[in-house]
Amino acid sequence: MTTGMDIPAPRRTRIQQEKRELILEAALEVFSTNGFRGSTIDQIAEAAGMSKPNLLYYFRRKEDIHETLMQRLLDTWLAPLRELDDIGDPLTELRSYIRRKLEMARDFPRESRLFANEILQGAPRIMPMLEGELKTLVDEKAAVIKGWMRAGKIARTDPWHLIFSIWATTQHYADFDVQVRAVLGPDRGGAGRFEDAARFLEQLFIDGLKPKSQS
Amino acid sequence: MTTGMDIPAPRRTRIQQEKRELILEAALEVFSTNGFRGSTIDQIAEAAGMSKPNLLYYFRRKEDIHETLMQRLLDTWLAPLRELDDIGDPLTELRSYIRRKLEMARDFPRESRLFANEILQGAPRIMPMLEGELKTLVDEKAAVIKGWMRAGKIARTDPWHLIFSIWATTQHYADFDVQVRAVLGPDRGGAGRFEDAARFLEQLFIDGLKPKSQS
DNA sequence: CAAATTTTTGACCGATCGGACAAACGTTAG
DNA sequence: CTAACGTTTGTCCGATCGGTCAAAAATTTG
Repeated sequence: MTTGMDIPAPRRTRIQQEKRELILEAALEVFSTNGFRGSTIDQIAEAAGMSKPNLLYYFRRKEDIHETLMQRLLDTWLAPLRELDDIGDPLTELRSYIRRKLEMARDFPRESRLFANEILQGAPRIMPMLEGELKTLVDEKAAVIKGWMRAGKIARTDPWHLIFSIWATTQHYADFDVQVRAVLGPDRGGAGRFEDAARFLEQLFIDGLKPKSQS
Repeated sequence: MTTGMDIPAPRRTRIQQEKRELILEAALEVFSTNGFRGSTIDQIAEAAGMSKPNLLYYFRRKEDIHETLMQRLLDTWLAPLRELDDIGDPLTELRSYIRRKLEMARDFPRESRLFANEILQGAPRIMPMLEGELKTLVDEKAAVIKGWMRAGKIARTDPWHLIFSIWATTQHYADFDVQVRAVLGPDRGGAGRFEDAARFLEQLFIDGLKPKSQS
């Protein structure tokens, strides 16, 4: 596999920027609902309102679109975890991290599903990033959380699995959205379901993490 | 879309039973890692060790295989939730439900990913089941949980989102397995990761659900 | 044994896949 | 104007897709 970029480093005209953005937007829609193998260039081209050869003028190969989409995604996707730092109250830090992750599931469900699709299929295209950048970041934050536990600020538990559980519960509302809405029904599954989820998750995590001496 | 079954009701020979089972086993492997659209009949046939026309002799269409797989899955998949009943201690009931779901994620990860793939792609083939059978079951169990809350046996919270969070956290270890193992690394990500997860989830949920008077 | 039936396969079909290519089109600079 | 350059598209390619079909092979039945 080559690096496979197209119109080199300096994106020439403003038209190219706009068209590339248009394609990436369309590709996000298609890839996130069909996966990489299940998506076709024709689908993306049609969603972007252009012919297939025209699309291939901006992105030489199908993989290049997916790769560009992934690189952008990962930066913004891990931003909330990066913001988790040692200053401030631990419980407040965790609570706002959960809230930010849930807001991302609400506001960027397609990005969440794109990521979920990639992981589900064995992460063939981002495995090095998982073992490298992601693991490093999580280990670093796990150490921070462990410090909070040693200081008695939060209950002692496994920091890695704590992070997993936050990811799982929040992303669930993006990845399994159709199931959530189907089960909640038209009334409870409306726009307010994210507020309900936020309230529930706060109670679940905070009460579970609060040191026993404080409760 | 027709009902599209093949060799009618009475499965004749034992060979047919065996071959159908062989195909379903192979299809589970392929569908769960590539999704429906991303999987091909050739892939399934090769995984089952037979030619494509031979496979199509037992299942007329690609969709028939997927449909059969789904019907089987859903029965066993919801079994743990069905077992959640009003007899016994509420906290113990919930704890064993979480444990059973986590065991299913450990022992049947392909089934979990098959289901996740279907939901991720908008559940086009099982939407009626979600709005019907699944919603009915969840509403029923939510009522049971609500009863426990009224009786002061567990903390008051949203029963539907509680069920969602159990699904999300347990299935995460099947659906996002490659990410979990990549982040935990070769040491912590070994065979013991499910025991670690079980310990963590028990602490998270039980301590969070325990009535404050008891803690 | 032979006849009937079930199982398996090679060859093939039209549709669609990712992608290539040259020609046409639009725009801008001189 | 014309030449140069960036953009768009119709057409085509080999590979693969889901699925068909007739015939061969294996098995069961009498």
